[in-house]
Amino acid sequence: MSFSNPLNVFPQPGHDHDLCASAALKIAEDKCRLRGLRFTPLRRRVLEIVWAQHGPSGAYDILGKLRGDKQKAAPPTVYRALEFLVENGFVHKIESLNAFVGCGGAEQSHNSQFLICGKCNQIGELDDPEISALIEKKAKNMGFRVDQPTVEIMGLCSACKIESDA
Amino acid sequence: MSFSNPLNVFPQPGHDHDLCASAALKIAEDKCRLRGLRFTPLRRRVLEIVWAQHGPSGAYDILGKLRGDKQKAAPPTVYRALEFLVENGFVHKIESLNAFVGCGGAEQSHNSQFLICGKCNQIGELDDPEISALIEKKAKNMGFRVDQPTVEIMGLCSACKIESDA
DNA sequence: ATATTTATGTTATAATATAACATCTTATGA
DNA sequence: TCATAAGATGTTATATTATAACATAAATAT
Repeated sequence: MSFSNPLNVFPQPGHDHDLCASAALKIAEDKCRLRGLRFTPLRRRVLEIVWAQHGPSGAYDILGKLRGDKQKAAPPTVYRALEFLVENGFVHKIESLNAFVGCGGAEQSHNSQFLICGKCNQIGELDDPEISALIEKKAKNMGFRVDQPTVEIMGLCSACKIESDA
Repeated sequence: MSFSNPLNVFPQPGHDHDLCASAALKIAEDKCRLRGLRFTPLRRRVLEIVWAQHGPSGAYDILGKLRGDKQKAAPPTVYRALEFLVENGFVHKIESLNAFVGCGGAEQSHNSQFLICGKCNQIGELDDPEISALIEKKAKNMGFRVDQPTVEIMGLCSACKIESDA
């Protein structure tokens, strides 16, 4: 159940982030085994880097970190790993930021709406089926068949709102 | 009223496109005069180029066309004109395509959801307040204040669906 | 008329992403 | 088990998208 997963909501300040990351890694590992996909050290490492924060990681940030490991790396190294991770639902691309974020639910296919806080730079996932359904319905009214809705909501998260009022 | 504006829906094959473009130009001109903004020849020309199609225009496509006019142009020329046009609601940026499209309603601020046909490459605008309201509500439930929702829906438009069934 | 603001020109470069081909590793079947 | 094929990664080069910084020109305001 995805709602029982704490990764699926807006990350709260002071939450145990190591838990988010290790849970996401474990999920990816299990799903890859289950699906016969190769969760190579490189792919694992890129996922780890992405999960080092709840914010967006640019491909070249990730590249920098890989090089910090003294791994050899060039842009295609990163983009190919990201391609694998996105295809398999472990990472999402945030189109409006040209950046990547770990997928909280790590489901192959689900309704993803992203809440992007412009202040703390963290990203939460709504994963709300009602929004998806409404979009689907309205598009259908126009005779349009939805393949993939992208919903990215810029704004201010709860913690940052409180902080900016103080 | 925006619904009375034919530009606001998915462009139908065979519609009078010159009308879309000239209407959009006229609206922009009027609004600029009204608001005391300078609708310079460059800005007008960029808007014209964007409105030459209902599909996305990349900044460098636009640049190419400006140069075709034998106008002097470099990337900042285009990006600055686009910045003006986007700020004032005459053009939208499609984040998932890194490209730009004319705004059908040309309202300063409205609810924009884009329908992007992956086959004919055309883009329609839903401009549906119910979608906006639902997103707003769901975000609010998470304590999140929405500043700017981005909704870009990839899929297949009605005309292309029919064609692909045939 | 002059000062100020706004817009555009110009050069350079940053940031994001992919093509194409070489090499290495892992899985598979003979 | 070895050959082969498929898949993953390395490597070089380059394409695409976007902005910084400063110079000049045009419009507006004083």
